[in-house]
Amino acid sequence: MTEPRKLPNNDLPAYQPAAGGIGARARAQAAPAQYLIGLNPEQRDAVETLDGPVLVLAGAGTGKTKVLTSRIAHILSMGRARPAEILSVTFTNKAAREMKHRLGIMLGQAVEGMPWLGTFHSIGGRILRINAELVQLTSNFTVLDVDDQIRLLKQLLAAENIDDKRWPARMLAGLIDGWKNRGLTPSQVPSGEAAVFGNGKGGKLYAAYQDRLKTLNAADFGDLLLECIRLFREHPDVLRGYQQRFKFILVDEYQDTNVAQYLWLRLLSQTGSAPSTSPAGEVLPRARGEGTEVTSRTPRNICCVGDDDQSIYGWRGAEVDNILRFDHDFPGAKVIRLERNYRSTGHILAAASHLIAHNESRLGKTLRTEDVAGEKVTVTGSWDSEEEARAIGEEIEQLQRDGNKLNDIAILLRASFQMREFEDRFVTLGLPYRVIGGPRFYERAEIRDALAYLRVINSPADDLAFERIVNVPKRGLGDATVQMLHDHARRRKIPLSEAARAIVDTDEMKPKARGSLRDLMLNFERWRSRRETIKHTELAEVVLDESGYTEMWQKDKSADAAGRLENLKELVRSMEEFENLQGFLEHISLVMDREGGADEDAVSIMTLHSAKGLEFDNVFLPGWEEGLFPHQRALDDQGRAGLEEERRLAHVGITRARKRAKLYFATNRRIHGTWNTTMPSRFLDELPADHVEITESKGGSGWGGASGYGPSRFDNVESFGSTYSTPGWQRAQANRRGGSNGGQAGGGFNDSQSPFASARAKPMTIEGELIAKSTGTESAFTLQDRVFHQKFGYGAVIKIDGNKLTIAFEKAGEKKVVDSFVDRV
DNA sequence: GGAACTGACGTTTTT
DNA sequence: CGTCAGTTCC
Repeated sequence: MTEPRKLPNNDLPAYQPAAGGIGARARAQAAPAQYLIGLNPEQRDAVETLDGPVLVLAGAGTGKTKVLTSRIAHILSMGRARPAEILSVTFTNKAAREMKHRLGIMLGQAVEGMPWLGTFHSIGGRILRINAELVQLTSNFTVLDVDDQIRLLKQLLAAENIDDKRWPARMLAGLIDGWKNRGLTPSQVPSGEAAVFGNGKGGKLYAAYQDRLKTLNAADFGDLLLECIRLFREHPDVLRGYQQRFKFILVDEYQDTNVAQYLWLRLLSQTGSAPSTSPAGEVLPRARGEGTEVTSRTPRNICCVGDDDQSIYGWRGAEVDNILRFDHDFPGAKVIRLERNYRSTGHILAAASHLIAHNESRLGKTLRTEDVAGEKVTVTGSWDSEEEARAIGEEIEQLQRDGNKLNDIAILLRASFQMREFEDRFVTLGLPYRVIGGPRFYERAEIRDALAYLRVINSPADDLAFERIVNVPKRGLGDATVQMLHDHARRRKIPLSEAARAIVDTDEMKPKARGSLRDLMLNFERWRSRRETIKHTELAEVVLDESGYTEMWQKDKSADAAGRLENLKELVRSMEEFENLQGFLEHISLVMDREGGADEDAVSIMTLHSAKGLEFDNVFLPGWEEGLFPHQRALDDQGRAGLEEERRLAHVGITRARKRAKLYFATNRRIHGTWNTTMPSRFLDELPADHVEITESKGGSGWGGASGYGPSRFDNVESFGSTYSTPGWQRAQANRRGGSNGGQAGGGFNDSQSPFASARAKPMTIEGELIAKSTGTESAFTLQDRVFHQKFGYGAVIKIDGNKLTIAFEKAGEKKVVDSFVDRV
């Protein structure tokens, strides 16, 4: 590690920006620009050190975002780069928005010209769209959400005859996600790991999944980075273009980057010749691999900002190591520590610091504040979670009476199931609240249905979308029909909608189903053609109307139907801000989170994870119990590392508070509907007594008098190892058993022979080409061939029109069928 | 082909 | 306790 800058450990030699900043101005060599005024020396150093790699270790509340935005302002005003030459990545959409907002204030209007400010995923997606053809996609590719992903995997499992019960699709999804987070393509997954799923078929399924994605012209979240990396590695010229474009790279929340993100950044931040990828077969160096090849090249002007004490996404593949190892990856890196906290009062900061000091693997920072000591952190015990909610409700009402805004109050939870209790309570109290990060707007069924229609219009190869709406609203196209489409589509290797178009012209289906399928396909054609002539919002309305989708909900008498119609309107409204359908669809899956009723004064309820980066005057932290916080599963799966991450999460929670941090634990909590007795969290024991006040629950009617439970309880919790028998929370660990796998069971899908899977036939690229292929291919039949059909029996081919055959059947008479449904005999 | 019922199973955090 | 998948019945 680079030697930390020597700083007096006590208070700063007060850099006083106040008093008009005149003094500061005089001290600087040149008149400092507006954006430099008000920065402390370390912050200013971080802003002004433009050349070479910089790591800013920014503790909670030390002005991280301020540094990032000021740095961008500085780069621009020094004329070192144009807005489009700065790559600035954040972790969440919220953070990206915040930066745009603050930049806007700092610079005036000019922010719109920062095209490369966004999340890892949105920028990765953007790069992929530009270069889609190089990774076997087209620029209108679909980004699949988790739901689509699972459905697709289920289909693959079924095709391999793998029991979905024993090997759940979501488990495979988790594995694949993990591999992608680590930057591993199917051929790079260690065979031992690939074998743990489905009796050794895990790797094969991953490869098949990637193949299917290409056919569907789709990418999942992981692909937005992984495919980008592949693009860079396979096309050095493209990479070089981006390397030259991005004169400056800024990274927010660097402690939460995973291996894929790290590789992505590393590729972009190198100068010099093409990356030293050895040709085919090379395995990406693992993040902590020895002798990384970076050292030989000059790193660019990259500035990463992060806080190892706030790394809370390890479960999702984040590597704290990335930040711990920064100066090894980027030789000559300058490390700047921001340790002055501008957010919290003394007691709060002391409590948080003391707690996090229990972690062993950290770089170590000492946060200081010049703020008043303020109120002590409180710890309150309750009998059960209901009383906990009651107590918090009352305290909030009290705060409100004292003149606090509800907007300045937040409840931060470990797990989202804790929300219900508070919602229930607040509803009865009539206390306005707002749930942040709950179920997303676009995850609602009606929204996804509507989107599916638009997706099919935009990308006809999107089978998942097609399947979703082919019978919504009900139009008599049930499982049998879908199965038939699938059969045909697979045999011809064409999308479902294409198969549908072909089958409609034949006698394969019953007249009724055939009619409605034909109508549907005609509708799609019409919508697609109108796309050029009418506005995309109007198109959406037309589609919802003509498809009968709106009508379906209008007829629905259930209570939430009205809300769903409202949501659909909202969806159309939200399309306004996008230029066209394509632009809208690109963003919907990545950016759209519901910002419910923004301006109202309301208490915020959210998980600790989604609270990162936010701050509130008053923060309530319920549920500090063993098993919940720290979460049992983090302990079971990750051991000490898991515990430390939980502790960081606790640290994040406390440091969200400006004036008041209030912790709670309940002795009894309902988990699945059954009550469990719990022990207070060990984290409570780790708080410094001097800064904490232990109170009793004032939670209403007669509870918590001169009690036996509550405060004294958590004083003598034995720490590590002695947790009780740990009931519940049992792990579903299915992969223990599994007999001999009888060799490679050959399946319908192609396994990739070459390590770099693209040796197989390139999938069709654009719609036109695709259609041409399916209809232009010579039929495998010739006139007079004797054939057999499942439904119509034996017959002879009497006419051939592409893949459509007219056959004289012995029993059924003359019929039109698609060739894939008959076998030559 | 579709609706309604039943049983089983699993529930941390998110781009 | 909730969703989901599978079954049964129309």
